[in-house]
Amino acid sequence: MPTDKTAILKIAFEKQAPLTEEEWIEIRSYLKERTFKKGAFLCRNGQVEHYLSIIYEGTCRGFYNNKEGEEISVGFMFPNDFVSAYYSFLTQRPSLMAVQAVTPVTIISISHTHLNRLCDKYKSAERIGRLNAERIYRRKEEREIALLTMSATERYQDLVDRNPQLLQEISLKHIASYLGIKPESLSRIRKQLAKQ
Amino acid sequence: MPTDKTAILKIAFEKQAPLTEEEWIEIRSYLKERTFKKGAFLCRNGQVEHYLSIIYEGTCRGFYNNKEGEEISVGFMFPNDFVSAYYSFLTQRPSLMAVQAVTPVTIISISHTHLNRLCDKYKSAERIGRLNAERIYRRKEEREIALLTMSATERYQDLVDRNPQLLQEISLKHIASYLGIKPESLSRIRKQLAKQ
DNA sequence: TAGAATCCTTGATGTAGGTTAAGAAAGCGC
DNA sequence: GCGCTTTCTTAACCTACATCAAGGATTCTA
Repeated sequence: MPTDKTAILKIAFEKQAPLTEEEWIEIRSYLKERTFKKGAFLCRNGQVEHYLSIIYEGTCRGFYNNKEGEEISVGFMFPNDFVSAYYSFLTQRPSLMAVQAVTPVTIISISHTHLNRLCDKYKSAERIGRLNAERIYRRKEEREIALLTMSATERYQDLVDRNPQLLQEISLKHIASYLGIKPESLSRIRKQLAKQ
Repeated sequence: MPTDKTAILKIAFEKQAPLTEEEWIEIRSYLKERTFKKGAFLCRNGQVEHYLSIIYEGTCRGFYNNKEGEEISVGFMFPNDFVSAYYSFLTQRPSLMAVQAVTPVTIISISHTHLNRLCDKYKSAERIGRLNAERIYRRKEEREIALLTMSATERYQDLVDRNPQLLQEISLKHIASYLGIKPESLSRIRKQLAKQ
């Protein structure tokens, strides 16, 4: 095997619980490398998300459509981040969220069926699943606080500070919707910040 | 035993994974009934949350303090709901969130130590923990969408529709902070809605 | 590389919700 | 029950962000 891309998943999993050699061999047998062109959908609105994946290379964006049909971004995912229409993955019901490749993307995926099989068989898989759910819950809670207590300007600065690669890869339009404002407003905010 | 209040926890857990008699007996041995007077704190800002609890009777409120020292409510919990400063409970670091009894409250609690012991011992406990984390994650995601796409008026109506008991028990001041607006604004919104 | 589409910016104006202030109503302690 | 505090409401004014409109910069795509 030339380069073993699955290693990033092993590393990510083992941050949460150690894996035996046996477990890892079984997990690895389920993993699938998938690639997407820029603009392609990992999961569309209305589809059931079958995979939990980790990004080997590229950038993804998750978004919802509001009643007016506008896209509301809710997250940007970079290499070594997990990516999935997680709500749909958990419930196995059609997804309200879409996930799109912002650049050409390579991911390592495991299917819901295989992951459930692992959870039934190994306690460590169950634990990884629990810790992972807890981790993304905490992130959502931080986001809730940010939306309730920070101004759009503060949220923008915070987002850029945490994700240096963001401005290179994500359009301002998508960043604006993530911040909960319109592109025109983000433009004005950036102008204000540049002055100082 | 007069009335077995722990039954509500068994019911809540078994919604997520069946428990053997052996498991339930061990779980029950760890459970603790706790009562709080109106206004008392289940967990204060700065304390580590040691318990995951279920409400037997009464109503609780979770809130943060923003930089200005104002209380920002992030959730209201009623009988049969789980209650915890969950982020702190998961991380065992000091909590940024406080949890307060809005009425006199009786809860059934299990400590972090005991719950971890159960998770080490029983796969079903690990599974309940995973499904529980996934459940509260989904709720936060719904809230994120509401904050990003709905007006304060819509969020208010939605909140009241989902929680009929809310207006009887929670002050408008706290509801306003949950909606992300000031009490004066909520007052205006309610006046508008009453007209129609 | 031209043409089309999309994205970004800027300006004028509109609006939801914030701020300040003050009085009315409700809850609470003695 | 009678003050005292907190909550709720209303009104006048203010601000952050939205909307609408248009021009310029990028980027697709043929």
